[in-house]
Amino acid sequence: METVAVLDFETTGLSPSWGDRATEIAITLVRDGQVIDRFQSLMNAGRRIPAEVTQLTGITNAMIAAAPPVAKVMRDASKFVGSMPVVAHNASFDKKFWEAELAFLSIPSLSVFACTMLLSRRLYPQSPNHRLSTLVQLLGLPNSGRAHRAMVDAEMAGHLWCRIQQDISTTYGVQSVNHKLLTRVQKVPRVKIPALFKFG
DNA sequence: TGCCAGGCCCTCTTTAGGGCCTT
Repeated sequence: METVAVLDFETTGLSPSWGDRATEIAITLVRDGQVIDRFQSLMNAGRRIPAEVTQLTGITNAMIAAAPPVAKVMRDASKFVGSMPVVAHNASFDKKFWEAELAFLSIPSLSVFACTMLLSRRLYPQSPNHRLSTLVQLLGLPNSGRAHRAMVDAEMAGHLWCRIQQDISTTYGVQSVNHKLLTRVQKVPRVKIPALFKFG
């Protein structure tokens, strides 16, 4: 069974192209439905956090001022992830910050990202929306702690990832639902998913 | 200080527009 790295960033805003930077990162390594290791750190990238973002995340400028420098945290995070496949909720968001922060350090990112939001839109169309917290509640997944902190969100995304694997396996009778397969599932229209399993 | 993205997906679509989702 493969190990995946479930990643979540808290940031100063929505886009590195506006100058936004990461403020916190959490990574869980998930294997066989279990968390086997964790990495979490606040980080100081020298960018002020807007008040509305602090209201959302609870991460303050004082917390960031006391945090280790972004370069050290991201180097450690990059080593922690290594060449493992990565999972995130709305992965396009975390992927662009992952790549932007590593680019500051001249570290190339070769990580392949799977997205629990794209998968959930296909698997759980009955959900009123596809926010991480809504899906966790809808599916009765474990939920401990305050949403919009990196480790809580990474753990919720990890539970969702495992549930998606289970549901695909049960629905389509597939033994090994791995990261590579799910990156294919997330790209095809919902109605074409059965054909993907029927014809490989 | 406040401003700002972008890919996906649906539909009253495809020569487009707008909501969702992430902080």
